[in-house]
Amino acid sequence: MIQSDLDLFGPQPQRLASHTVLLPGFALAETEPLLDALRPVLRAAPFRHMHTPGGLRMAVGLTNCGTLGWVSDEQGYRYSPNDPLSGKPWPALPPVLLALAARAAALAGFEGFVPDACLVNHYLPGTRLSLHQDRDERDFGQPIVSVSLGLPAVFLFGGLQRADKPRRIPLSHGDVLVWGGEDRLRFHGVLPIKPGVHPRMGERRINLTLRKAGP
DNA sequence: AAGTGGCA
DNA sequence: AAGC
Repeated sequence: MIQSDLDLFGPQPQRLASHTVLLPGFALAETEPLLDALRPVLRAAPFRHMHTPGGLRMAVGLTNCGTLGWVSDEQGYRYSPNDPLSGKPWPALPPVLLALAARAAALAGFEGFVPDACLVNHYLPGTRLSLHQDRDERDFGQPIVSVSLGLPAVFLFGGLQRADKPRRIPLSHGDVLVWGGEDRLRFHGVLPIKPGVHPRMGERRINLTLRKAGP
């Protein structure tokens, strides 16, 4: 045989840590419905650059959909039901995205995941996201589901202390990463995006991060 | 050249 | 400090 017979079944889930699973290409068959669903979201709530509580501009453009959206300003990090740009509620979480997240979470061992927030991050070549924890959600028992679209990225997946040496996880268009349980508060980030052009997405990466933020 | 540490 |  030329390669492993396993290749006939497509890329297999990879367990990166006890409660962390990479599902290579899991969203590939649904990228078009996802992008169709994203278009009206971005019309209603365009990407914008938020600022850290210290007043520094974040390199990623971001927006949200769902009943809650992650925001950052001089007041700090928090979830808000309204888009500070429009004053209106964030656009609804598209059902196709909710369903995808629930299936991915279940595959990773998190049954009954019903996200109420999706942070949408926009990366141009050179954009990075420094090491941080997702800790603004109410229930750390709920996992995080991350969907990668467009240009590839190197995801940094660290430990519970900032100084823990992060692993480098290559992420491609259509990959889905799920982490929760004892991995829920691991520091993570994204290295600067390498210049390039994705055949479908152009010179950008979009990351959809689904969470259960509220009660 | 990363990886850390330290910082409002 | 999800930045420098």
